[in-house]
Amino acid sequence: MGCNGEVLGCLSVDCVIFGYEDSSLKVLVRKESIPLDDSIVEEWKLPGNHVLRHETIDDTAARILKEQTGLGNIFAKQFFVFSDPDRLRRRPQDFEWVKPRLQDERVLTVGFYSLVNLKDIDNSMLIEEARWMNVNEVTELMFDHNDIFNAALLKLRYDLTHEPLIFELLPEKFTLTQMQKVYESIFDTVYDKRNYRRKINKMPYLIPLDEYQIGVSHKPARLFSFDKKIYEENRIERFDFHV
Amino acid sequence: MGCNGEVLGCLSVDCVIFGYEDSSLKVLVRKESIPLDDSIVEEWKLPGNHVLRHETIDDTAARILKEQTGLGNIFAKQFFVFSDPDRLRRRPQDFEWVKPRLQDERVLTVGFYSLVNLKDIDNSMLIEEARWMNVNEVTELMFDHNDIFNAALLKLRYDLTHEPLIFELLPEKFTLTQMQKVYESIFDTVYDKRNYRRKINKMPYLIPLDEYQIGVSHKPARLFSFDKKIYEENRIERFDFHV
DNA sequence: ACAAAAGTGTTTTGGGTACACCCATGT
DNA sequence: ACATGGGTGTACCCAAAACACTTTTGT
Repeated sequence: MGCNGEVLGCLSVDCVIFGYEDSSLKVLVRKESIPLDDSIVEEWKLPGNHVLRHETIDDTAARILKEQTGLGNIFAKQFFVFSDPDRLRRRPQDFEWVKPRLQDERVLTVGFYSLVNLKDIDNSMLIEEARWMNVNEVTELMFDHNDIFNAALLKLRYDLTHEPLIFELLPEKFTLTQMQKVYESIFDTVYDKRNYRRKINKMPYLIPLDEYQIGVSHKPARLFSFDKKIYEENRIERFDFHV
Repeated sequence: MGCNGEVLGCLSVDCVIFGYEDSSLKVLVRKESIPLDDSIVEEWKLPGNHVLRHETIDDTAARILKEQTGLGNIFAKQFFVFSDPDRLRRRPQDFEWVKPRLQDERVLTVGFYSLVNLKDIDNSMLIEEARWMNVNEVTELMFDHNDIFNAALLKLRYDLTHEPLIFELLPEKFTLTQMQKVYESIFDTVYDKRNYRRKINKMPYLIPLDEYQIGVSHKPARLFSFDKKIYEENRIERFDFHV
């Protein structure tokens, strides 16, 4: 316990785990039972944990992801440090609940966001208390977790427009329509199919495969894969902040 | 001392303070005298400090900036958490020097970068040990500070292409040529004057003033200012990660 | 008068956008 | 045969890029 224990008492990692399935983006939250007055209420929070003395924060995030989803090797990226000294005290009952679990009453947290394709994951590996909430229907969360979630969603949208993160939400092999639908649902918009395809067909790192969908009751679509190496080689930065 | 003191022993902020002047980008480093064997060597590091119990990390960064440059109200932005458990032990002599100053041997640090226009600042306010180093001539720094500096420079270039941070490096009122030269020196390139001006003249938040340079031995240039409010109102995000 | 930087227009090329029909498959 | 999504081309407009001369000031 204390500063020289195995756990760093003043630093945690909270994970905003985004999952995509059936044209909608979801976020993993978990339930806690909180005593309030004489009853017990169920509250939701983001999965998180303290940083251990001998690990990097990426290790911490990987540990949380493994615990919550059973999956290793998931994309995760730190995006912001939340350091409001009163972040655990937004509501008194939250702080009362968490206080006995803390080594230090001041805890800063590093926000990570993480991307998984829900078709890939076996939901039986999810822990009991976890639930996928639609990002448009996120309820009140404990502490400052609504701030963390909102910042993660903004950052995800920002990053998706500048980096090829979308492939973390798609299966290994995907159709162009599947890809288009991910953008459309996350940005809440629609794109013209022909223009969309013309644009992405210019991306040399999108590899058309000699494989097609099977078992669909319409013309089967060609499958594509993403070649990260080709992307890295062709990457350029451009001077263009917006008019 | 320890976990419940006024200082959070396991968390610090390090600042990469960029300064611009005379077409070159500089970074503020400070000197420490380190005993090595029987002599004393001078080593350079980034300015940094621990986070206090009752402040946000932005407060910490502002405190460091005030100490080092004498200036308040400087732009500063967190960009990454450096969490390698051995980050202070890259060289044994660095760790020996810093160890007596630490409350905890494990220190994670939040990297901030900061932007100042060197024409604005009174260098007499700089502390004795500080020096502006040209970003192309940064020498070996203590700990993982070269990693922090390199990450900051990459992030600065990235952010400059997507956000109007350039105005933090310019005086309140500036000419279009001054603005162009900041880009050219940071990105190490040149732009065509007419195309550059056509492009930025389309930015509604760049306000032409009825003021001109004085005392220059050539046609005096018109001065412009940046209107942040107009920028915020016109901001859009675009779907365009690169081909 | 000269030196120094300010300021300005045209042409060509490529990308963005709007828009409608035929194709391959399962039932 | 029909329902379902897959897949394709053209015309217009605007943005990017290449490129050279005149203007205004101080000395």
